[in-house]
Amino acid sequence: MYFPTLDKDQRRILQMLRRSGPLSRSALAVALEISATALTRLSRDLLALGVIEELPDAETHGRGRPAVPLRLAAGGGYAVGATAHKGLLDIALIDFTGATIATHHEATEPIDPKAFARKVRQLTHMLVDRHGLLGRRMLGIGIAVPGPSLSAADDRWSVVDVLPNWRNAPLREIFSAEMGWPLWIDNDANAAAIAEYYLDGLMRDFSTLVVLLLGFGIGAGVITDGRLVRGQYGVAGEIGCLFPGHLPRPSPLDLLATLRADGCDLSSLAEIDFADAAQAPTIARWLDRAAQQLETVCNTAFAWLDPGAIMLAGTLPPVILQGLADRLRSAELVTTVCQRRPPVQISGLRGSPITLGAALLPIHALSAEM
Amino acid sequence: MYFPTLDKDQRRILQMLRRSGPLSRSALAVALEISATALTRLSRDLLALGVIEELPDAETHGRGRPAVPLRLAAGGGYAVGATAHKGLLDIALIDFTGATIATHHEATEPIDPKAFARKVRQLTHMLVDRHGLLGRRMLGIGIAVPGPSLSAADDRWSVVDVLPNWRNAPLREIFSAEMGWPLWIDNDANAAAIAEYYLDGLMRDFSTLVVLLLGFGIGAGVITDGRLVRGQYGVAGEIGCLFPGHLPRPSPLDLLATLRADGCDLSSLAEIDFADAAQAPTIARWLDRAAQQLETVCNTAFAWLDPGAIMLAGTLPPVILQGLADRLRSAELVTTVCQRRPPVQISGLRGSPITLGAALLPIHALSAEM
DNA sequence: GTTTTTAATTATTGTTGTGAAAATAAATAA
DNA sequence: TTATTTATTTTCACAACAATAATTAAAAAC
Repeated sequence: MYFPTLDKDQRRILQMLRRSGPLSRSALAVALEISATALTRLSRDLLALGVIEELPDAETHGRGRPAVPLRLAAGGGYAVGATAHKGLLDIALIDFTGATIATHHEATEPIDPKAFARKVRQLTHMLVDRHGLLGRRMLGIGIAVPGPSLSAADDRWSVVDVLPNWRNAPLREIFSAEMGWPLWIDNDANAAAIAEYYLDGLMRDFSTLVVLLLGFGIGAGVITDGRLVRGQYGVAGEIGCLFPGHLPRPSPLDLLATLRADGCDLSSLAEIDFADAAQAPTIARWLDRAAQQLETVCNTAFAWLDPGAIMLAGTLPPVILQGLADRLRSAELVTTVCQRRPPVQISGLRGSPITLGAALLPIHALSAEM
Repeated sequence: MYFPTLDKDQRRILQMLRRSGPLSRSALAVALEISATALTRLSRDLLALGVIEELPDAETHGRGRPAVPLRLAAGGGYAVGATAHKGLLDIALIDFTGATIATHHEATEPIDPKAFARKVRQLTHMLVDRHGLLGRRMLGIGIAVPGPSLSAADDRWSVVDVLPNWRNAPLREIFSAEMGWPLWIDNDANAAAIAEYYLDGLMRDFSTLVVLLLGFGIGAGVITDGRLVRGQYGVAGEIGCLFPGHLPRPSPLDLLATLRADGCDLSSLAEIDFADAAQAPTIARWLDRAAQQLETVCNTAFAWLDPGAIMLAGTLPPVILQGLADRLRSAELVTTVCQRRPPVQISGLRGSPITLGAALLPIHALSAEM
């Protein structure tokens, strides 16, 4: 099931449909400044590939032949995303439009890359089978790795060391050997940025975007002009290095630890409850401190990158993220530029932005303008 | 004298020659993965346009027909750059290779954009005449503006208010009306970044770059993957907002003020002398403070952008910039990422990077990959 | 001198993509 | 019904382009 490389105009059509929703051929021709002739030809090819489809129930709009809107076709293919956390394996199946077909979480022993790859392959087969995707086009698999890359080429990674034998391993080689599919590997924060961009509606309004990922550590993904910013050596967005090593960082684990230190007997993040009078004061205090720690991050993201949005994402409960965002928005952060201030928002995604973003990596690579 | 839009491969050839210096057709064909046939055609067109030329004195390298290296042709055209500072008008003429043909500085009354444009036009005519460029191809003019743009389109700018009637004026319209040439307008720090990239050899080694411009205020220009980063609303790199408004910023004026406050009777930056025992302690103290203020800027640039180089540029004497760079390099800045630390260097350009960068704007637009 | 080697160019041929204009399709308006 | 309008497709002539192979150029090796 070979997927041909799409040319520039085909990619422009796909990104336009992703951004703007269904559009007729003539509307696309006008918007992209392509002749109607060319658009007929390009869309014929994309229809034949199955990546777009005609919208059946198009209402007419005055006289003249009614336009037939085109849209991305869910049947254009599916992609798989996977993440290795400490003790947890997370996998997602999405279709060509980016919609989630299935997700699966599984507790695992700490495993090495090869065992991880084998597990992901098995789970993929299981999910593909269960959802009747056999014979449909597999676009590829994206793996989100916690930690920065060690080189501009994405073959070796400085993975946080809770994962055994991951650091500095030739991940591309190992994963490729175990799974025959087209493969993309990227940093977890970059994956989250892709997910926010594609799935949280940010692509419609913005071309520049920062995603702060509060996870085991703290990382960021940056998109400017629709492209991921990787930097000279692939470590752009590694903002963990801005936090002094000896102080606690604003992370889910830190919140949990803070609550426990204050005598709240919680076993997991799921039990965090702002409405619980026993927890509320501690949470509020933690939020104040965490927001203060994040102020510099938001300020500098704003100053350096001028993002259309700074998204807070991570495994913290939405209430907590919202509390952070509120504090960051209302703080007198910086001397403003043109009356603007850091546009902090929280992720509206359901599901892990990391894993969904990983699954989007193949789709991004195949259909985004290069 | 019409300059045609160059296609992708022609631009790739030009950028390759800019980066690597003279290369034969066959070397170019190999490096760019273009067939020798195609390269003959492309180079024929570029030769006919006059933007490249054959190197006459090519020494041979073993047997076989000797290769004829191609290089950028100085005669490919000239471009003009201009900057308006407070009380000073700065203009530069460069050729297609980026080499400086002439520069001119002139003290002026504070002038409005229209008077500025008229003056620039007159000076350009004068310099063109003086250097025998009449009839040569004028590629366009770049204007570097101190201050961020007010919109993603580059028509209105939030110019620092020492320039009368500049802020929020439709600069593109005004300049275009006065000068018929193709026109580019950009922020002064962005222009400086372009100059460092093209003229200071950074293009050879890096694709990602940060330039800190210590001028009247403090600004930064960012290049990632060979492209200027402008941000969602055109204010990326406006790092002035990271400095509290009530404290002095590390700028030439501040150094001068500090020296005067310590009893050194200097009238201009040119009189600053590190070797002067009366000044040295004050300068050292200022350097310590300024470096400390810049630490955060360097840290965050490093964390967010992972630049191949962080260049210090501005009107401060090289010794002073070097003192800053040394301090910034030796400071325990951050938790390192992969044993790397902010790669601070000082500009090696002779001449104002702002004005040279402004002049490079037309060349960048015409010959960089888009 | 002749051969060999590498560089560059020129036919030659086939592919690809393009826009203009004409043709067709499907609706509304008269 | 027929005319009109808008959307889409087809036809067709043409330009751009690339790859192969053949050709020419200029040097060193023999």
